[in-house]
Amino acid sequence: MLLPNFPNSVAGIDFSAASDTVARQLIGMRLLVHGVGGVIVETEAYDHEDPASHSFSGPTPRNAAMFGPPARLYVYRSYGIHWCLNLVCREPGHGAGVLIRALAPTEGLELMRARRGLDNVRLLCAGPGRLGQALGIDRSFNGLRLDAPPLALIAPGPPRDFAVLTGPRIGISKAVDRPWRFGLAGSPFLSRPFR
DNA sequence: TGTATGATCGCCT
DNA sequence: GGCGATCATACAG
Repeated sequence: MLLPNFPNSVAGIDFSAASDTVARQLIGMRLLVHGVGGVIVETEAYDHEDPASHSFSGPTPRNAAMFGPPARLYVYRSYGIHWCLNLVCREPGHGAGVLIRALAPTEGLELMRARRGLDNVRLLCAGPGRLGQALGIDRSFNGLRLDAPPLALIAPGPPRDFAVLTGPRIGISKAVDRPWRFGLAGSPFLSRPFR
């Protein structure tokens, strides 16, 4: 293509940018794993200077992918049970990422229903743990590139005339007032409403 | 409609 | 030994 294609850019998003910038830009993009997924409707930004972030206290074996190259996955186990999916931002060594919190399911509905053991489409991917289960995410996805199979990030065709909501992040106890949660206005597939 | 609790893993104190 | 970037279920009101 004629437009410049930076190594850190996928589907027009520059993942070397700040995580809150990337988190906002990801709303409305389509995310697929092995062709299964949907439109991103909710994200949260995290950064190494952010007490709520896994990267705040420096690299550990678990969070190593957050300190790796951008535009890759950081997958972690939440509460010993759920697999949660992040997209790494900034330059290697920085420790920033975007948690994908909810999708509007569009592709592979039957497979996601089977994985979730659930018929209710509204709840298939409404939350980071639910989304991970619906997409079949596990530890083996940690560090994978976002721009190559089995992953795909696809920009919506213009016009992008939807509104993006902002609010405090969910489920954290530190830096609770940082408005780093982003959501697609009016979407019924959010993990929780914005106030 | 809200509040409590169990499941269960990795890291920190 | 405690505490999460969670969720499903069980109860009370």
